[in-house]
Amino acid sequence: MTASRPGPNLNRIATSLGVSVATVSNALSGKGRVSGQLVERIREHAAELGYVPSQAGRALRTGRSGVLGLVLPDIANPLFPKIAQAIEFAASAAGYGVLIADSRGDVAAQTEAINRLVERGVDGMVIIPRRGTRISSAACPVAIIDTPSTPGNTVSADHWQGGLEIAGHLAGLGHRRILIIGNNQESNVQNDRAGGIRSGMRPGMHSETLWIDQLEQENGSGCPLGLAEKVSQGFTAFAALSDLQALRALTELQQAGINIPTDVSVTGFDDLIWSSVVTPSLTTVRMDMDRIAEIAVSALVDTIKTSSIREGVLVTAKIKRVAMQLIVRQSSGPAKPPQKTSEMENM
Amino acid sequence: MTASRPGPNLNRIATSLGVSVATVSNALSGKGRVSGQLVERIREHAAELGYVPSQAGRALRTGRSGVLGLVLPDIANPLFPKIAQAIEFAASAAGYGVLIADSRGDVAAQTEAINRLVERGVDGMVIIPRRGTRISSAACPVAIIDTPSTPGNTVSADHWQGGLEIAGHLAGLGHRRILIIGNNQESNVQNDRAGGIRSGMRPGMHSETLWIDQLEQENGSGCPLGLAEKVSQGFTAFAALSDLQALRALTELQQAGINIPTDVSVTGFDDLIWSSVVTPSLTTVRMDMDRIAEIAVSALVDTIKTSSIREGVLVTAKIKRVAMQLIVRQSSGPAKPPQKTSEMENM
DNA sequence: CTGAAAGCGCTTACAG
DNA sequence: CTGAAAGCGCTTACAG
Repeated sequence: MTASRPGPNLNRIATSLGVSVATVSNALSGKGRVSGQLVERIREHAAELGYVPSQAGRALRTGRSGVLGLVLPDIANPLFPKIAQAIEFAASAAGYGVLIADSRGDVAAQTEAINRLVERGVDGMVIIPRRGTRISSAACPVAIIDTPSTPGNTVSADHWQGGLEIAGHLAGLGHRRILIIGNNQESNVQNDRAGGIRSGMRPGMHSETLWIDQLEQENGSGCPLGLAEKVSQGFTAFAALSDLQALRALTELQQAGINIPTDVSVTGFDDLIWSSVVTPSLTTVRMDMDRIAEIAVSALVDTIKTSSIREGVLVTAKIKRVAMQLIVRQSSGPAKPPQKTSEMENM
Repeated sequence: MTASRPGPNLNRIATSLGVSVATVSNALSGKGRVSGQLVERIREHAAELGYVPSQAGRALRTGRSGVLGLVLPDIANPLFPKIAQAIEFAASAAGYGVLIADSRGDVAAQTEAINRLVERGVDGMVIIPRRGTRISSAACPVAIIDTPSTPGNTVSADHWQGGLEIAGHLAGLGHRRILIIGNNQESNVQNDRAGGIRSGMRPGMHSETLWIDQLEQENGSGCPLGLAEKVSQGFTAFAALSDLQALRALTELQQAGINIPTDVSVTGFDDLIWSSVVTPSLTTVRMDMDRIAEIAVSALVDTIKTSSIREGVLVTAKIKRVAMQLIVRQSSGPAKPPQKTSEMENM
């Protein structure tokens, strides 16, 4: 015997109404030409019976599962909730479910995660690649969200422009010496953000970049960043490339007795939950994940619906970069403009 | 015509090898009695062709999709990554995929999210209920992760015991006046944590509870918590019921010039990413989400495999509470033991 | 406007 | 040990 589902199926509705399954199917989907009256009767009866169409049956017949995969470099990444929520929302609006797959750990796990999704029959997937990874293709359409400078990127926040926003903000407050704080030198996203900051600086401004990954390799993980010393060197603004690093900087500075924002400013990236909760709250730059997700998903869905045969293509979207929005929460300039330091530097 | 998938199917393998599909199926699944030789040949050929079984075909035939649903109260919750990762890992190990559904916003959305998963044909689901919600049943087996005091809870961290750990830790350091900081008075989880702290206090200790939701209702969201005043009232320990609130407390205290951990201690709950990143890092209590997920998923899978007909039952597990583990990162007692205050209090 | 029929890919009870 | 056949629930091209 074959296993049967609990609920009613098309056949039950059909026989109970004395019509054919084809007609019921057509009536419910609104595709075939069925008389308005019958449509009405069928829909009513289906609702009454609590009919839930079988995805399996539909998938087998149409060759499409109605499910998208979401591959993340590391689910534990604090940015993940926003991304997942946005993708789920966009997919759901387009009538798709979202299957998650974490590429926990290494690059091999990413490939494995992708394969797992293919085995589950996803119609396409959204991949946020691991750092340094380059997705060539899978067995289905793929949308990539990373950064505009990543080859093959489908859509993403314009991280470079986000950096420009930060630089502009700090410049406007009168800061001249900026310490950029990143935690991964390999990250395309972080490099774009840093590049944006650097190129957005006005004449006379100076920046230095502190890569935490490098520092920790030398001094052990969790080591102090030595920011108090940087303050004494005349840095008045600390521009972290992610809110998490901003938080690290903020608390280290506070602990050293340096007042924020009176003495120095701290900015972040991403507008994560805690940015607004800490004292003082963080100036940061927000990506419009809903927009990004919407673009990625609709590009994906377009490809899925268009291509008759499921192929492994990298999907492209018309809009590839979505502007980041500056959220100003700290707005003090440097307390004692580091004039002397600057002058010395110019000598 | 019916749509066909890109890859090879059982039929192709069968004809290409001159055997029947039944034999191929049996060989690949290892179920029927097929000669070792043939099994070998068939598996080899299948691998060569890059055969990927059709979930749709299998699901239609067996009545099981091999997919579990995960319903979250709010994906944007910072705890979500850990949960999702753990569930995905456990499900994946058990051979299941995970479909996510966010019950964004209100309670109605939760019901809708559940229905959406049912429509997608999940075999069962893990629900982390919204505060104050009570899941009665869905159209499939359901495992609930909340807190042991929630009726119907399948498995969860032992939040009460976590509170005991915190109280014991603070008592050991010599703290006598503890301010418990929560952000949601309705939350079962937070109430259990607070209850644990209170009941774990030694004689002579005193606690007060600050509910941020209540405070913000009066003074507007994002208002200061007035912790400096609490310090002057003799409180030396601030036990937040979540790491986010701990972070809020930590930075507010630092901003007020109060040194942590020299002057006062701050503890959290959950060991979220930032607990170890801030200065000073937070003492907190960690749930073993991997263990919890493993228990929830295996209870769910057991029910799915046992019940021949898919019913809407709340799944139960043998182990309902998983111990929380104290992570000590701050270990100073109160600088000036609030002796006088205590004495006054006893008068 | 409605229905009969084929077939998507799989598994399983049964016959040989 | 192997194969023929049925059937899970659906959709679609075709016939009426």
